[in-house]
Amino acid sequence: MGEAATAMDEWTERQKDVLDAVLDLLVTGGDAVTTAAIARKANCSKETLYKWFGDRDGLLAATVRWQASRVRAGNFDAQHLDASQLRESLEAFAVNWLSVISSRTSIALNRVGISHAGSGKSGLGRMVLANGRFAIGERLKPLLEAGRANGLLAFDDTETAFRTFFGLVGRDVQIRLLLGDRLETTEAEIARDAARATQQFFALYGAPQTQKPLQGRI
Amino acid sequence: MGEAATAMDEWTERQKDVLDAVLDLLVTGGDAVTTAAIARKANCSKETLYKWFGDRDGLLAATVRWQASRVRAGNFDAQHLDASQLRESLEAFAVNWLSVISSRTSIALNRVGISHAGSGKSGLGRMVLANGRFAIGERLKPLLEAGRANGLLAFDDTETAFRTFFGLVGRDVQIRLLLGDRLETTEAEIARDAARATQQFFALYGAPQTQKPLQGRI
DNA sequence: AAATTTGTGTACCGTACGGTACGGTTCGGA
DNA sequence: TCCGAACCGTACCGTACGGTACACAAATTT
Repeated sequence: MGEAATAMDEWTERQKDVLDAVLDLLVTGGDAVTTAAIARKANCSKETLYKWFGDRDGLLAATVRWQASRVRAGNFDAQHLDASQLRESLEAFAVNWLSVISSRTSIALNRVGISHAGSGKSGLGRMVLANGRFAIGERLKPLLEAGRANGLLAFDDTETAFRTFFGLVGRDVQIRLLLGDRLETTEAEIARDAARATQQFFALYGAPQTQKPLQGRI
Repeated sequence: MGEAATAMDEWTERQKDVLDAVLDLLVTGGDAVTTAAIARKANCSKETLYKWFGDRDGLLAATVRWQASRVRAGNFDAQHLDASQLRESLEAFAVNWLSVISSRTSIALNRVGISHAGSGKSGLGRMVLANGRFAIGERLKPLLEAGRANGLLAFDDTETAFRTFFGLVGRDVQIRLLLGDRLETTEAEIARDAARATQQFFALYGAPQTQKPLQGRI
C-alpha cells in the first residue's frame, strides 16, 4: 500500500476540481455524464479534458481513484484491545461501511464500474472493487487477527471470518440501492444495523470464556 | 402472486425465441446488445421487434420477465418439519440462490437493471429486484415462519431473519461478480458455502432445546 | 386465385456522443 | 512589450445506434 497518497498529488488543484465536477455529475443521476457535460460543469474545454486524462475512460478511472484517495478512514490501532474496544471498533467499521455503500457517491461509482464490467473492459470494475470491498477487507483483517491474538475471537480463516462480517453488515443493502430501491438509510438505522451485525458476529466468532481460542470453529 | 404464469403464455413461441436471443446476447457480453444485433441473432426484422415489444426498453423488460418466469423453483411444502428437514430446505435455498447469482444470466440481467437505474428510468431495476431479492424473500419467509411455528427457530421479525440469512449466504459474491471479479463458483464451493451459511444461521436463530421459542432474541 | 395479413431484409433518418481542430484569451517569462 | 504556453469556448467530424419506411416473400383468408 505504498502508493496510498499517489492520487492525492497526482493531479493539480485545477484537475481535482475537474474530477469533482465528474463526481457531481455522476451523483446527480439526472443527465448523462458526457464529455461535453463534464467540460461545461467544470468550465474547461473538452480538449483540455483529453489532454489531461487521455480519453473518457481515463477520466472516469481518475475520478474513481480520486474519490478513493479521500475516503481512506484512519486505521485502527489495535494493540492490547479488550472485548469492548474490539466491539466498538467492529461497530465503527460497520457504521462506516454502511454509510459508504449508502452514499450516492458509492452507488454512482459502483454503477459505473458494473456497467463497464458488462462492456468487456473490466478496468473500472476492478478499480472500484479494489477501493471498496478489498480495501475494507485489508483494513478490517488486522483488527480481526488482533482480536484472535488477544483471545477475543476464534476462527481459522481470516478471509472467511471477514466475509461473514461483510455479509452480516451489508446484507441486501447494496444490491437494492444499486437497483434503484428506495431504502431509507438514516443514521439511526445504520447505527442499529451495525450494532446488530456486530452482535451476531460475536455470537458466531466470539471466543468462549477461556482465554485460549477454541479450535474447530469455522 | 396470482400472475405467476403470465410471462409464460404472454408471448408466442416465436416471440420467446426472440427473447432467448436477447438473453444469449446479454450473456455473451462480447458485443453490444443493439436492436440490430438482436434482429440478426433472432432472424427477424427490427420492425417486427418494435411491433411486438414497443421499443428497446420494452424488449429488455420482456426479457427480464421471460427469464424470471422460468426460474421459479418449486416451493417447499413445509408442514410438520423437523430440524433436519428445515436444515436441508434452508441449505437447498442457499444452494439455489448462490447458483442463481453466480449464473451468467443473473449477472447480465442485474447489470442491465443497474445501468438502467443509473439512467433515471428505474423500471428495469425494480423488475430485477422483484424477481431476485424479493422473490427469494417471499419464497423463503414461509419456511422460516414454519420453522418458528414448530419451535425450531426463534426470531421476532421475519424480515430481519431473512435478511440475515441473505447476508450469510450471499456475502460479497454478487457485488464481486457484478464488478467483473473472477470468482470461481464451482458446485462444490457453492455446496460448502451453503452449508456454512445454514449452520451460521442456526447458530444465530436456532431455538434452544426447549420447544418454546426464546423471547428477546434479535 | 385474388387479397389481406404477417413477417423478413435492407436501406434510411435523426440524434447523441466521443474525439479533434481552431480561433481567441489569459498569463508568466524574457 | 513581445512571445509562447496553457487553456477556454465553440464549431466540427465520424460513427454508432434507436427508430422508421419500404419492397418483397410466405402464409392465411375469402
